[in-house]
Amino acid sequence: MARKVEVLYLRLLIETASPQRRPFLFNDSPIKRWSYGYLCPLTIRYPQVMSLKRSTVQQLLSSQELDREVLVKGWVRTRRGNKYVQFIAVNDGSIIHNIQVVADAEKFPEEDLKYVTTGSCVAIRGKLVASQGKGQTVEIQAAEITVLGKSDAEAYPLQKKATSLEHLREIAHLRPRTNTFGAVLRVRHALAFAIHDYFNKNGFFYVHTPIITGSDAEGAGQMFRVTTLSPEHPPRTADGSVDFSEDFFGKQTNLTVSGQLEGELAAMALGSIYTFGPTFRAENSNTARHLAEFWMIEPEVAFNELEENMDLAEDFLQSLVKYALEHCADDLAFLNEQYDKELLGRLHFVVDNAFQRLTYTEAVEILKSAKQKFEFPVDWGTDLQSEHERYLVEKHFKKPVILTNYPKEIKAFYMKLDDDGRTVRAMDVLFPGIGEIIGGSQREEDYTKLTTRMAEMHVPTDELDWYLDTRRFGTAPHAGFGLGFERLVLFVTGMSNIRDVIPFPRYPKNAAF
RNA sequence: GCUUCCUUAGCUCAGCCGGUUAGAGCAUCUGACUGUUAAUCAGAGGGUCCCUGGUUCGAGCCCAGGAGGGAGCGCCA
Repeated sequence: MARKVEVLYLRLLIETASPQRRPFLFNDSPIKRWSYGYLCPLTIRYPQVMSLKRSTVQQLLSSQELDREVLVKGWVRTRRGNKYVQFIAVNDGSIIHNIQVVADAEKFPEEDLKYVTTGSCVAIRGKLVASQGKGQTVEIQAAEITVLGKSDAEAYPLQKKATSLEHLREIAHLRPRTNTFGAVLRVRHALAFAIHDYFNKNGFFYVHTPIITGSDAEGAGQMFRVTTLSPEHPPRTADGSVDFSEDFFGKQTNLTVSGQLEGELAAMALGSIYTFGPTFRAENSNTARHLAEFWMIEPEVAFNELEENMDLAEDFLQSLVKYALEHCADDLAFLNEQYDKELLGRLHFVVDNAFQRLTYTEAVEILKSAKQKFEFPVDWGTDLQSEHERYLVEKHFKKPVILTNYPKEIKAFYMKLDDDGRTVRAMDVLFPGIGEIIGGSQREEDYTKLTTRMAEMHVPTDELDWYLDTRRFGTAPHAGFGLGFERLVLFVTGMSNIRDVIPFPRYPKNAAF
């Protein structure tokens, strides 16, 4: 009852106040503490605002239609001016640029404008006009300014000036409001969309492989356990070990480290498939290139052999970079200017030049005869170190490299054995600054050879009998690869830490937000 | 997990060889300015020098332990 009376009183106040005064009465009222259910009917009191459809900043900045009434809503980046004229830069995330709102300060007294501060959220109705000042072509002459959400300028953590990426990581809930993260997140979206677009246009089917897996034989690293058992008092078997038959799935389960094995099953029926989903690795990796939770794209194609797998990887990567260059020009220009002056040049180079293909054995020869001294020696049979990969990509070839035919000992059990019996049909795509962006292979389709490799590498065959069935019934050559999505975003944005290209990074000792 | 560097105002960072009351720019507040572009100009307020202990007449600075963060390496995508 008391609330109802208060609402009626406020309506009366608002309706009898001058038009400029209304929004501020509204914002100062105790009603702001109440639910949106109460806020909505009150905002209907502004018929001009409601009858006007909101335009995005992106739409307004590219508009040719001037001298018309528009409504824009967004967050204030800066406000400046004097007692006669005020300039408010508003950003709504639709584009990296702000729209400049010009307010006649005599119409909007300082007392009313004081809540229009950096970080506050505003709705502005006004006329879209050609700008009188330099720096922008259009601007809005404000007729009405409504503060939708105040922001205490003293407490707001984002400043007009540069804030370090490390500090932004600690306030990851607010960093999308910065130019940098706005740009990164828009590029990230564009790349995700481009991936689906590429596969769809090329006859691939999107397959959803499970996030929770019952097999711990995927062979791609430490896994996170999924359980509903009590951590303090789990049920025990007679010999004292934890009784997982009592667990939710009746067995031990984990978060997936790869969708590949299930992807292969689908490829052996649908022909060309891809997965694009979250992947989890419980490795204690503390680097700028690793996350505990990341997104991976894994295409798998029946009848493809190693050569065709490489063709697909190269065309795929070039198409994605090209898409970003075409669709994210403003964001990439900003990142190029702000962080990495060679970014755009590098992206164009990747699109325009064929990747260098060579075997592991050839790479070892090049590294052995290299004049540069390495911290770790190069030896046939050992895996290449980061410094070796970087030498090949950045110094020797100066272009993306695809390394193939690695020694079988350093690669996974499912990779197809070469005729010499020493190497497998693996391929790693190495990118400048990133290292391994893609890892893949032609798969071993021969049942006997596959089970022999599994025995040698102590991979339990009974747990993977479903996987082996593809080799038992109508087996076929097939190949695929995994692309780390964040590593792609890292490359395209020119950021240097993978924690800065995912909204809420997960890494050892950190699961905030 | 290993190596190494860092932690000083809300933010970015100075702070000499261990020596008086710890500084600057931005932000905030007050004032000035009729078209600004990270506006500008003048003034004011703002500090657990990451924490704990030690050395010293005296510690932001030296030593030990801890916490948080960065970079490099390993594992990988």
